Amino acid sequence: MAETAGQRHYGGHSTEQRRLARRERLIEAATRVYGEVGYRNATVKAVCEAAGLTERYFYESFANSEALLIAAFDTVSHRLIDCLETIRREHAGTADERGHAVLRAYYQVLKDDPVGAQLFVVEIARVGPAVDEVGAALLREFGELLARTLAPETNARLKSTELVRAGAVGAMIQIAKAWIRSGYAKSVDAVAADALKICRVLTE
Amino acid sequence: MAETAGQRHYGGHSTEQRRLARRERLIEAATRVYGEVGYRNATVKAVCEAAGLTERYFYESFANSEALLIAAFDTVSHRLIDCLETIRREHAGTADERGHAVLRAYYQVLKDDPVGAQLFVVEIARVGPAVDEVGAALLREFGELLARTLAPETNARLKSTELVRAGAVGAMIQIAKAWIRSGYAKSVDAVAADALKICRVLTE
DNA sequence: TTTTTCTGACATGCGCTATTGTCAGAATTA
DNA sequence: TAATTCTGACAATAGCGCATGTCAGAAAAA
Repeated sequence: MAETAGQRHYGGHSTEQRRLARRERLIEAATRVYGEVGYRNATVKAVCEAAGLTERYFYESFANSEALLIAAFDTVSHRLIDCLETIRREHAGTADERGHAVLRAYYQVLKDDPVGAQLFVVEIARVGPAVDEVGAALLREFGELLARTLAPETNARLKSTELVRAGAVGAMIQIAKAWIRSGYAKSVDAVAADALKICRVLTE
Repeated sequence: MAETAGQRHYGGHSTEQRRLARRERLIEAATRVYGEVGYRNATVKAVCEAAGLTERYFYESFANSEALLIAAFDTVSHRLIDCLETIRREHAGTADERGHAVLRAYYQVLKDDPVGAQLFVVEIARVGPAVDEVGAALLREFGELLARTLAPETNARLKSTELVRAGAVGAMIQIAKAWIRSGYAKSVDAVAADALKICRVLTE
């Protein structure tokens, strides 16, 4: 509606720049709040307070609570996937060693950022259709990454291993959940080794 | 409060018998409704209507919605576990064959009862602390069953494979989810074979 | 300084469902 | 038939958070 306006600069930033900055703050706060108290228990109000903003700015950038959850999840998960992808690409050893390195990095990130881990391992699940879709897409990406890592020269009949790949990813997540619940009892290396045992099924 | 009363028989059944019968009807209806439209979208009212009862009888037997979900889940899941346990116990072949038989039965049940499958594979997850507890307990039971099936003479250091077992169960569930989402595309045998590939990690 | 735009605090309405309560009438017993 | 208990339909209340609206004052521009 009221466009053509808003070319005034505040603090040296344009309207759009300010809006994007607020958006970022909301995403950052949401990651924290959702990870800490759980998406279900987090109110829009609480996220806004954590961001030091009021609801007005929430609806300025997001249609609803789920949209913010998706944005936060996207941010966190793409950062993770990119990191793992880099490790995979640049690793020089055998497929098995490469697998261990990638899994090690995965669980290391979960341990280093428990709040983010809670968000994208636990909180993302079963929120609603739109969110589930995003979560499912990440699982697929993760599965493909694992397959590329452990079986780079995969032949044509990938189709036959689709369920196996889904299963392997499910195992990674479940292991993460159990590990998190245990308070990160075992070492990252040990967890990665356990996970790798299961992932080796992808090389068959 | 008002006890000592209620000894009158209606339809040849005592007060308690009638109450239990209504309870059963509610559980049966809940399984159906929760599996069909999802626990989140199901109202107490809808379950009661499906059972042919009114809300009054809901609160007669259950404290709240979650209590009914737990009861329904318990009913369905114990039936399943008992079935699998029987197959495991009575199977005469090798560990690998036995594993295939058990997994086959598992996925066959999911296929034969899609509504129940939706309930205890999908709907049970992330409802609330109490429900999560029940779900986690089932996963543990399932994991132990799988371990017993594939590695009956397990030695002392089970501890070291705890995460692996959790992973295997996670894989079974994820495979089930993907298979359900695909509209049960592959045959039960093929799915069981895929699942078994992962479960063989339990024999190491 | 005056005008315009942006900002933060607050309040209100709205929709939704769980849960409790009421009451007339049906089923059963005496 | 009369008295008692059970049953089903419906009403009323309560609680909760999202989403939107209002308004005075701050910050920038002219």
